[in-house]
Amino acid sequence: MSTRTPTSGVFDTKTRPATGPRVRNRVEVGDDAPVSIPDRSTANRSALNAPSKSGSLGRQVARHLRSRIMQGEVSPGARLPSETEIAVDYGVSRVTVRTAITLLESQGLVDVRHGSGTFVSDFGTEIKAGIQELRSITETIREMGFTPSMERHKGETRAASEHESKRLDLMPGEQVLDLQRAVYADGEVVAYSFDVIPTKTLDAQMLERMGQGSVFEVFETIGITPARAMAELHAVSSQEIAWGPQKPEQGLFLLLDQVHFDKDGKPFMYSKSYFVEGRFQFVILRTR
Amino acid sequence: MSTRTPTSGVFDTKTRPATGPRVRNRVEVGDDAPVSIPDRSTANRSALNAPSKSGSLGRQVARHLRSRIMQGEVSPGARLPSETEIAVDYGVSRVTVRTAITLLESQGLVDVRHGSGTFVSDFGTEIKAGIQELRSITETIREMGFTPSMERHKGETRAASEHESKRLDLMPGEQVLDLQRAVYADGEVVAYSFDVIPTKTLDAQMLERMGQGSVFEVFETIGITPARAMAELHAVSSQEIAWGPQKPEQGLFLLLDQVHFDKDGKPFMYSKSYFVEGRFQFVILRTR
DNA sequence: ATGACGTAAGTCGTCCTACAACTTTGCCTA
DNA sequence: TAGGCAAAGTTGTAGGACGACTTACGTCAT
Repeated sequence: MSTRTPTSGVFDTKTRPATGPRVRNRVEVGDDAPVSIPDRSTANRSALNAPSKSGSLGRQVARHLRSRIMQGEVSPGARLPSETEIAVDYGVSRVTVRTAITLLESQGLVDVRHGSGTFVSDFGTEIKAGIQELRSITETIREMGFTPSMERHKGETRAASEHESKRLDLMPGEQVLDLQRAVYADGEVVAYSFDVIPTKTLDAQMLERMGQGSVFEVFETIGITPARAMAELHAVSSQEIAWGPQKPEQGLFLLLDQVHFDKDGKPFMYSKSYFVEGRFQFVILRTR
Repeated sequence: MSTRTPTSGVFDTKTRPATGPRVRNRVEVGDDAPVSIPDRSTANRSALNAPSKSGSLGRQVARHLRSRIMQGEVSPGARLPSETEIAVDYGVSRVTVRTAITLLESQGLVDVRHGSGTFVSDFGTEIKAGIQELRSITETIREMGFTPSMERHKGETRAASEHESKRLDLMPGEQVLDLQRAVYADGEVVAYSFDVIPTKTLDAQMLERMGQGSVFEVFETIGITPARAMAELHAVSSQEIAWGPQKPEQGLFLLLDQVHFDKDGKPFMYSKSYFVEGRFQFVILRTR
């Protein structure tokens, strides 16, 4: 109950009750009086010109709202401005705002109540590391507040195995880059990553850069945008996976076995990520 | 490529190209001719009167479309009818259809392409057992084509532990039903389920029924509808979990540790489900 | 004073209409 | 034959309107 405070952050500029009518019998002076608010009616519209300019307008608005919520502009349980207000704020139609909010709702981030308003889900902000969102491991680590780093253990080109060819839709014997790396968060190993990438469309320079930073970033530069990943989850106990001085003793891992697809539905990477049990928290929000 | 056949099933009654203009110079006889199709313009509208009558209209349409897709009325890669056609078909506005389709898209089930149409995702139908959907284990097993069954190993009421009270938002020392069961698919054990349920709002008869079939079904009868679940994933290796003659030798499990909430955000069950590694496939569709 | 009730305002849900942006087909032209 | 162009179909966005639901608040009888 006490967490249901409706006001919070930049969203609620008017400090009024969560819902219900504005006070009518009161003189039009007070909260709603013109207090010379810096013209915020265009503030967020212009913010959309940021790098988030891809996809439909509805998606852009969704992304922007999402980041604002994640940054804590509205606390969990608090109400968002009405759809009409948001629409005016962003300079878009209410239809667009509704598609944006529908998206956020399907992600479990907000909670829409007919007649009452849209509220930030109580655990909406907790699921930053949710699996169902397609992000690179390093990116996720960074968002969790740690400093990611990687150590390349192996990086060579070889012929794809039968299993890999099937997953990546390759011709038999095609060349792939076999990348084996350890992933660290604040210097502590959290995962062992095994990536298999077809070399067909890549030059030597790309291959080199793959080994250093985020593989996803390199793909972005050549116009390949990850759109979907089909993943399987497994529990694995083995001593054959890890290496190095921080090799975990019990050899227990959570395996994320996945194929990545671009927006055209073409697979461009097959990866097995072994997360050291206990070092990386996987949270899933399940909805109906 | 060959799977991109645009026609399929009941959806495409007209057998026309995936998009583009109707043939204009051809005589109005042939595919589009009146072949006395049983008035299907109202068929699906009436279908919405089924038990799926909860939630907004958009959600109802989404549910119905979803089940049609799952049942294979449209093959993966095939195009759905246009939003206008669906709207007429169901007797709703195009706006409602759009919210429905937005939902399906966010679930990764369909793929909307501006100017071209809405297509069934290539793996949309594969993820029946996706984690992010909130379903009981038995229900999921049934949908996968197996026959589920359960064997109760333990079912007693006791005081909640500190950990459980915190998760379930209980007063210290409150009574809970401790349910330990083995879950079978076609007679083979696939999981060991540990459920903890506050007994405050339940009578003895309910408690008894909990032990038999699906716990969720019992909850439904008393008006508690599961709306969300917050889950953690872990890999576990232990000999202390399983029991019975089918106890798996290596003791390797995928643990789904979750708290279930009803639509008001109140927790009503805390459960740990240990899935025997290799017996139950978890598939996740990750999207941006 | 107090409780029940009605009312009004705010909010989301749905509908309608119209047009813009995009994609594909198929025809026309060079 | 190759290329481009136009048309039709499809999804995306806009604006206005009204229905359904929720909530605060004032009113009225007790």
